Amino acid sequence: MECTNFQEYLKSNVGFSNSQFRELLPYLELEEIPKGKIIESKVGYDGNLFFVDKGLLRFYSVDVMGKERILQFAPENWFIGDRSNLQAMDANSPLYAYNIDAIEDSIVVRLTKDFGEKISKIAPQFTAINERLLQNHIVHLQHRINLLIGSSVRERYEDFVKMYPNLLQRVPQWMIASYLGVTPEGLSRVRHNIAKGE
Amino acid sequence: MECTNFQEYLKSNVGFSNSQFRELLPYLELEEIPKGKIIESKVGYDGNLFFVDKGLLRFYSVDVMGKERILQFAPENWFIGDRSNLQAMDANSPLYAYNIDAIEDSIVVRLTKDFGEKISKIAPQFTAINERLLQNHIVHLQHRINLLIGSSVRERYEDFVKMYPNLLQRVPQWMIASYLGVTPEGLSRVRHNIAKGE
DNA sequence: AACTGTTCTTAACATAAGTCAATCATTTCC
DNA sequence: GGAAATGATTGACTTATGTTAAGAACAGTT
Repeated sequence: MECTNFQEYLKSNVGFSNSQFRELLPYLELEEIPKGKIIESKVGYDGNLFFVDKGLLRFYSVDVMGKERILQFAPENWFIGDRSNLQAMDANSPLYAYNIDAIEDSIVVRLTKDFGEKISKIAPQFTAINERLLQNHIVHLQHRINLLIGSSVRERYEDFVKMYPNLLQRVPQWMIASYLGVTPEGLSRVRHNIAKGE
Repeated sequence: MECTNFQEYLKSNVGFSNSQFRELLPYLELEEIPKGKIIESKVGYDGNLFFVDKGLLRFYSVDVMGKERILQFAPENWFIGDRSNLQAMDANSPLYAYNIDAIEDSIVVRLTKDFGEKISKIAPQFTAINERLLQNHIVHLQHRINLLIGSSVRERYEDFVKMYPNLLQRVPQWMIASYLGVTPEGLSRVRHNIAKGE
């Protein structure tokens, strides 16, 4: 099992050389996630962050009624993870269980705390890049909130199509509906209107 | 004009001593923002991040129809800023202009790039703390998205009341409505139902 | 105190989206 | 290949929320 995409990512974004990557290799935990399988979070690792080397994952919550709400899709070269540390998950709010599972057969790199410390030593510029990554994520989430609080389902769907045309092919429609905050029937109707109305 | 809250914040969260803070002082830009005034973003500073030392600010977008959508409130000891760098604001998406203005007379600390570099030298642990801060922000935004895509206005309002009971007193209701993604009339109705239905 | 502009509430009505149920299409699995 | 599960569409009906408009409460100003 290889992680060519991760190596490529580090090369082009962090400026990793092949030898630097070889130095990092022992700290990498690769995991194969077959379609439908939930990634188990390991206790002791804070954060449980993953790099998707191949495939497609989703991050979602399940409420008390069993309804799923999809918070994020992660295709190749994306990071995904439940960032809520245990401290935040106090006894008062066991309202939502967050899960990550595979929409397609996937391969992920598990990024442990050890890994974070190691890579910062090998390539100190990683810290700054990581910060930029987090900032981008925040901008991205804000954009989504902006649409959710002020735009119609149709606008949100059209934004999704523009932003992730490739996911459109790979993600079942009912999951896109969940991501957009609409029922599958609702999204179907919106698509119908777009098709005939234009 | 002083920034006692910021000093206190650095002391308790970053472990700053008074002398360390004195070393940092020359790099701090304090600004007084009277109620209603928009913070001008300065070109050349990337990010325009602020620490709210006193008062209350809001971060919001304005769409083509002139409608405001409130993305964040920031009372004392919170950070607020437009993190979208110019690169992300490309010509294809001049859809939303983001603004920050003051809901109450406020005092903010403008955190420039210079400041970031300086503080990292004075207190290296700041980097890690900053990362945790960003992570928390992400968790927070995810929680909000979770509510927006799957909960009713009533549930969102009750969550807001639980999370920010103090803001309830300080923020006009129509702004809370905007934050929750509902019209002022809609929120008024929901509050009415809560009052009589319980 | 009267004036002006906000903010909040209330009501009647309109509409987008949810729910339920049936049908059809597609994939998966013996 | 057929059966069974899953996914998408469509229609009838319901409901939550938006829209418009009016008035009430309140704040700030002269």
